[in-house]
Amino acid sequence: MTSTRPLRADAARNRDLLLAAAESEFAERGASASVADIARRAGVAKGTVFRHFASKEDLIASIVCKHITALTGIARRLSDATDPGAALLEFLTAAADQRQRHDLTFLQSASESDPRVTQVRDELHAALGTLVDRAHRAGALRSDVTETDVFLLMCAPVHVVENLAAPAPLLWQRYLAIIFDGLRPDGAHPLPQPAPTLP
Amino acid sequence: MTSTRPLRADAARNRDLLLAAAESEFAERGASASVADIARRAGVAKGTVFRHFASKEDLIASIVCKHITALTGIARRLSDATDPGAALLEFLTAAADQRQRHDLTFLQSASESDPRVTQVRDELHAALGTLVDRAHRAGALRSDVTETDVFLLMCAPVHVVENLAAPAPLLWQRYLAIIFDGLRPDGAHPLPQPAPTLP
Amino acid sequence: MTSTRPLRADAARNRDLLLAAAESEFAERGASASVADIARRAGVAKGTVFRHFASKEDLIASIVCKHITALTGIARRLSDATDPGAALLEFLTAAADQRQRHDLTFLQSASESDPRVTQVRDELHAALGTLVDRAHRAGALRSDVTETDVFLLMCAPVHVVENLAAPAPLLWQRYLAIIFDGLRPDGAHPLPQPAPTLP
Amino acid sequence: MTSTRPLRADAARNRDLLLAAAESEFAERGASASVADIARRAGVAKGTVFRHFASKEDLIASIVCKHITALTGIARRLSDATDPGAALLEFLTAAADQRQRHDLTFLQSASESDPRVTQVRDELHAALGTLVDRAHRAGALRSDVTETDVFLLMCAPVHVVENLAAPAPLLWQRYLAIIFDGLRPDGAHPLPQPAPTLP
DNA sequence: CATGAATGAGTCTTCATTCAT
DNA sequence: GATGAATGAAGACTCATTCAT
Repeated sequence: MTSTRPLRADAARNRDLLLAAAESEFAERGASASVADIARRAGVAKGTVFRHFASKEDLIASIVCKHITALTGIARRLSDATDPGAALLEFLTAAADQRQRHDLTFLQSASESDPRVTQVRDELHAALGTLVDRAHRAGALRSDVTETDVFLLMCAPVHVVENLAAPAPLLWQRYLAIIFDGLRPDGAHPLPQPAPTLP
Repeated sequence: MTSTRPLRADAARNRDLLLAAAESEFAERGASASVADIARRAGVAKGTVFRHFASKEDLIASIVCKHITALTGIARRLSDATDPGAALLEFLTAAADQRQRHDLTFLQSASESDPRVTQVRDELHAALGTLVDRAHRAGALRSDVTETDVFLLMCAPVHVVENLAAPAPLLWQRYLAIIFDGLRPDGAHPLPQPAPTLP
Repeated sequence: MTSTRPLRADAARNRDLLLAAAESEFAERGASASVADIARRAGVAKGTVFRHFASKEDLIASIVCKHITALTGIARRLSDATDPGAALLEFLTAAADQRQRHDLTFLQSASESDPRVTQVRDELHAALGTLVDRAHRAGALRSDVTETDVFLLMCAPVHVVENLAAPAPLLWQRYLAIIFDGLRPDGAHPLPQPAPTLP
Repeated sequence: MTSTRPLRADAARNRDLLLAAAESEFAERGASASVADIARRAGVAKGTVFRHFASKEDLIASIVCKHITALTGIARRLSDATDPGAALLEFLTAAADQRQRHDLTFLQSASESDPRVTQVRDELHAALGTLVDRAHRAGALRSDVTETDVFLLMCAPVHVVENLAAPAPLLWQRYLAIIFDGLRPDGAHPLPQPAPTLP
């Protein structure tokens, strides 16, 4: 299903319905949402899920790809903003906002090994690298912090909030602000461990 | 199983074996680790799991309780340290360290409704409240963050690191340092959302 | 499964195989017959049982419904017979005969709470009521006996016989004759307790 | 456990506690009442059950024996009553009453193969035979019914009533009266099947 | 292409029974 | 004798996946 063969119109529509249904179902029920429920929500038969996605894992990977790709688009659009510091904050805000609307963290690990995911992830790393570089040069980011650091911290604000039963919808902004303060150059204390490098 | 009935020596040993095995298994496979695998790892029969824990949920709750209680102990021990700021950092370090060794976040939601968990969690809130108060009075903490903020941020450093396939064992210290910098009074920017209150 | 969705030919066949297998299995082993055994006897996989019946209870209720409905049909067919007394005896004979071939009494209690069962049971009460009324008017039934009495006594002849290890196939007719003699007007002694009323 | 070795006082007491507890538990929960519940109700440990009874089946057989033996006692006591017809009715009343208080029918089949049960059952047959003979000679019983007929019909009145959700406590007397009317000589119609003989 | 019936491995849980304490 | 911890074979039920229609 990785191939780029053109789909018949109705098939393409079913694929989109399924992706949307799966997203909602995963967001509500976690990774253990059942294929049957997803199919029902999409209004198609169970068999159709497997015509479009080789396995449940594949479906998950597709969703994750879609979201990562969206983030990459945002990062690229911000790569020539006039205020690089504000641009980075805006990216992190957009990332958290997207994650807030569809809780999909847990899905990442599930699809870690999928080559499509690694590919789009690398693209996101590249795009985010540009933002981070520019922020560094503008002095908006503490110098001992790398693109990977920012990448890893990206999902933290929403994660923090998820430990609450009924968090205010925008509460994550509070924790993004705190973490972003920790990323600023002023008042930065030396970091105890070296930055990680990607494999 | 909260009752204070004294356990026979061999039974107590099995209970501990089970808790340890369950911890490892949950850490490796997530909350969907099977009771059968846990039993095998502990070297006992499946039925023995249910002799010690009324259900899988009960087992999870027991583990979570154990860990929360340990944290409460740490917080209490630090409540009269001479340097309140250092004490708070030490607590967060200990918390992250514990969580790093047994990834159990996901279990929290699973046992949210268990009264034993809510009880020990409240106790942790109280103990952490003392640490935060003292840090505030010592000027070691920005004035606009609350105990609940610190509580929620507690697990973030390890969570951040979990998105990496093979993180360096102490890498979380790096993100704890960044987040803690964000909690310091110097260079703090105003927070966009009010602090959450617990139910 | 009461819905009127048309079943695919093979599915309908499996459903019937399952009902038949379940009937036999329950008759032989009682209500504790296992779903696995039923599936094996029907020549299908365990999962198929649950595709057709939401639960074991649902399966039981379906069987009970089927049998009660068959009885209702018999009662209705007899409701305009020329000899009301003979018609009632014929109904009781048919009822005992059916029950003899599939011992399902014990299942009744198991499915008491199912609304489908209560519904068809009410219909049977109504149909039997007609038979009893006509028998009363024809003087073929002692006057102090009600429809509910007849309903309750319906299964007694077969039950009586079940205490025997290897009863003659038609032995129940002997006890139906005795009980029916007890229901006749001649030689009737007054009854010590009032007739029960249905809820 | 069939042996007649004298038990230590406390052991004998435990045995009685267990029998009583088992009776209640079976009456409430049916044959699937668990050994654990029975032990708890008796206030002893699970292991003790198996010290007194070789198996759950053996426990059931013991209860059934106890009840059958009690009935035999009643039958013997009535064997020289002045009115043989009244004596037979009284026996059937006592039998139904006992069965009403402890629903144990289902247990019979469970213990059919136990030699102790067959033995006491034979004794009951003998004692009941005397009552039936005398009733025949007194002209209180239709001539075409045998001791085995009466034996088999013995439990019917209570069984009939069990199909009701909440029967009046003495409702079974109504059906015993009807059945007994069927056993009287007056108005008896010929029986369609020969009387069964015991193996 | 889409359907949904069938599969069967796998899940949690229960329980009669055994045996070391 | 009594205890209760341990066992392991079932049991009901779920679900990703396959395939005939």
